[in-house]
Amino acid sequence: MDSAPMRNDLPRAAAAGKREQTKVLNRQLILNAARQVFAELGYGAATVRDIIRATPLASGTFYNYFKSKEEVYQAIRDEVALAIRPRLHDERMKASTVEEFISCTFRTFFEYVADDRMNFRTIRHAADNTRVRMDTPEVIAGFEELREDIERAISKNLFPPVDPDLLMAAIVGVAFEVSERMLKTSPHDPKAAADFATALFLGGVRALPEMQHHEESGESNGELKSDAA
Amino acid sequence: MDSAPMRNDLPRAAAAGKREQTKVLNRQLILNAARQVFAELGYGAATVRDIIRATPLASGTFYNYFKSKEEVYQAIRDEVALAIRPRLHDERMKASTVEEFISCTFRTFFEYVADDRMNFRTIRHAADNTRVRMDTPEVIAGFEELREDIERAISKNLFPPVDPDLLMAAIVGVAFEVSERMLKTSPHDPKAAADFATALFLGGVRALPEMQHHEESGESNGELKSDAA
Amino acid sequence: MDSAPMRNDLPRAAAAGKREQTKVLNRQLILNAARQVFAELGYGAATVRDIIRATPLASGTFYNYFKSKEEVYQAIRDEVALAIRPRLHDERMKASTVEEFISCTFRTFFEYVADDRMNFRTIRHAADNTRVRMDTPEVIAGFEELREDIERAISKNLFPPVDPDLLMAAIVGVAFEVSERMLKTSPHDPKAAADFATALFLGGVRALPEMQHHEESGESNGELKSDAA
Amino acid sequence: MDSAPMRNDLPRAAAAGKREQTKVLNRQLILNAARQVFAELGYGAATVRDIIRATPLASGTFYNYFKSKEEVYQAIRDEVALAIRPRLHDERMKASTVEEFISCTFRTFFEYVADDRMNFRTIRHAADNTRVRMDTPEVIAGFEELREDIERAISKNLFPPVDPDLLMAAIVGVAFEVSERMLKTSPHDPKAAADFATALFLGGVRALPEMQHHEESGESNGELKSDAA
DNA sequence: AATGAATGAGTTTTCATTCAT
DNA sequence: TATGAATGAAAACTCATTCAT
Repeated sequence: MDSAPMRNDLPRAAAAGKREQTKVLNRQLILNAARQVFAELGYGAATVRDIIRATPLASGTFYNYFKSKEEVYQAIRDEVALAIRPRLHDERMKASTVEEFISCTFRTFFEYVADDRMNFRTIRHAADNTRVRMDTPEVIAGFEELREDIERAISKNLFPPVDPDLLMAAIVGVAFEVSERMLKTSPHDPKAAADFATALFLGGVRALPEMQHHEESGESNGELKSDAA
Repeated sequence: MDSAPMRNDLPRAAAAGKREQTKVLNRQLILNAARQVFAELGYGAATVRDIIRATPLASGTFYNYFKSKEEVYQAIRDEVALAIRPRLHDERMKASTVEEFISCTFRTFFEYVADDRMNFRTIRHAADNTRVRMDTPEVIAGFEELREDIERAISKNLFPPVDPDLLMAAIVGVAFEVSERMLKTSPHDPKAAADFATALFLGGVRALPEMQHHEESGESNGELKSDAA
Repeated sequence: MDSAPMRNDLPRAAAAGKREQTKVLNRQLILNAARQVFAELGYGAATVRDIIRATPLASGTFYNYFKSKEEVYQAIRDEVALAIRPRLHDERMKASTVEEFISCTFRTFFEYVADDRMNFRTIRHAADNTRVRMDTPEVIAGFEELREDIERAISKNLFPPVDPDLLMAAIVGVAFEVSERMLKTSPHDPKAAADFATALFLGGVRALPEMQHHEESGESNGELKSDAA
Repeated sequence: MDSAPMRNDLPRAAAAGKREQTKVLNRQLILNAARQVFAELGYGAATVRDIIRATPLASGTFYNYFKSKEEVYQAIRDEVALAIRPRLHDERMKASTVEEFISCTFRTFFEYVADDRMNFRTIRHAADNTRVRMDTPEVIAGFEELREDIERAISKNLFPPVDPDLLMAAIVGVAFEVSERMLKTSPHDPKAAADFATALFLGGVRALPEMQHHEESGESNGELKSDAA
């Protein structure tokens, strides 16, 4: 009140005003809560109430930020895709051999997943352990980008003229499925995962690295909560 | 119950009591409706009401057959798993080389999927094109079985001593992801899919078969409904 | 902040303190917005939010001027009644014949309505074309005043000893209903309306003026908005 | 229960089954509650909750019968309009003089209103005594019908060639406004009201019947509630 | 068994009002 | 004094489940 009307247009610079800050904070509070809740209950079963409850905010506040569960979800997936897709694409464009193409794809992906587990964690139904993977439009766009990169690589004779669609599918399938295994080991070992997947794609099962001992982490549904908190 | 699913368009052969017949019929009506609804809305978002609505039956009737959405879901799962898991396991037990192990796994899987698309079709949210894959407990049990089979194969020196968990994950990832691509081509070509996946796992990308031209079928979300009906 | 919303089109005339001016302006902004909103949604369905939205002001600002929807409404009412009631009363007090009493009542009323359409415009629900007429306490007080004037006229033998309540009702009914017809013709013709109503009250249907051609104006619900803006 | 499965398709006849009966009853419970609530709070301010509360039914039950407040309201107004419009039209078609046309219109209308007060009772805001009249599409259709009947009467030389729109407006205005006065007297006297209005329209104020003594009923807002109950 | 309306707890959403900036 | 985000009470609506027929 004593700070007067405050002409905040100019001197603002990096200050951002407390209001601004709170808004950003609250938005993140909601997004994080939503990530947790989706992971715990699955997207379909999650309710806006569940998200609000996982937040210190009031119910009405949710609607100041998002119109619906769908909209929160959009926001989450956009964050993820925007972060990882350019990285993957750049790496692949630099590849001059099959080895590089394959290895950088897997390495970059697994490292991202290991860093940002929350966003990739496969959703599981607490009740029945049903596993749900949602590939949002942005993620699917990432698949398309991979396919295009494969086509480009084929035209540069980096790859033999294989079906780019099937190869993309195989890479995606392995990436997601192996990611999940990786997230179950402790500590997460993106390098081992990448080496495994890369070796498989370059030489088949007979070229795979010999068994690495890994411990099953004790992670269970119960722990998801604390993870995300 | 012993009179089986019974396509009831045909003359009632062995004449199970009409009562009996209706019971079986209604059960199947509900299960089919549930499959559709789960596919369209996802398991979490689907409601018992949705399932009933997709049925000519009254709401109360649902509860004569199943206690809840969960129970219908269990029933669906069991049908699928009971059908495919033993086949996969048997085939793999007969394998005496890596080649056989890998190829029979993919071939059997893709053939089943091509036959029984409804149950494997990846769920898509009509609204936002979100892709959802649900791995039910039974399906996950199938994954475990695969891992055990891999371990057995390793101990028989069929495989080198790789990480069975990661190999299982890779096989599963490729199987599901490639299945989906396969379901988009018309006619479905399980052999091509199996050949691709098998070659990849045996020799890596450089061993992959050369490009097969395939046509995108016109399949879209819109058709899911009629598919399943 | 002190540079204000300020309708700065015209030179600021008499230079009331800028502060002062803004206050009056904002008050009018709110009142006008409220008139619109009440007209569009009806009083009961209108919300303070609706009013604020129809304003360039912030929600909190509303409460600097009015405590509630009720209070704005009172203010609107008062404006209207303060404008028209004294005029009607004065005219009628000057009447020395039935003819004068009736004709001045209708003429004054229709002229006011034609001038200040916004406040008399019958409310219509855009959605369902429902017509809503609100007679506010002030308006009803105007009715009472009319009845008293009728009683006074009867006691002065201007009128035969009719039921003043029923006569008042008839005058009011015709005044409002014919007003509305008048507002639908373009240009508004308060004289024709007054002549019609006066003739009816003085001689019945057989004394009515012969048909006047009138054009339906293109006015529709859609235009209410722009009218009031 | 002892009546067994009861093949109710045939022997049903006039029986209608208890279920049927309950449905009709509940529908009426809701409609009556809605009439009360609209009368007490005004249409806009009334909520579905208010209607449900005025009913012995559960909240969900409301939605088995009507989708929204709007829909209940539609049902109410349809009931009214369907009841009164044909009667008015028939009477007017039989009229062979101005006198008959006017008198039957008013008489029929006032009698109906006196009989079915609930549906015509002008809505008042408990809080601020605001009067609200809603002319629904059906009611407006009744206005149009009157205008057409007037046009027909003019072409039959029953009426002089007056503006049918204005005459309709005047009749409607007087009918509604006088109705309301009538409802305030006790006992309701539709004949007096009709005589008054008819005399006014046939001969103007100088032809009006001499004052009838009438008592103001003690009706106040507070009593509306019990009235409608 | 089948039916389908009733139930009421739970979810979604809106809104008046407050209050820190 | 203006702003507009936060609040939480209340309204709107949905749904699994029961139960009379």
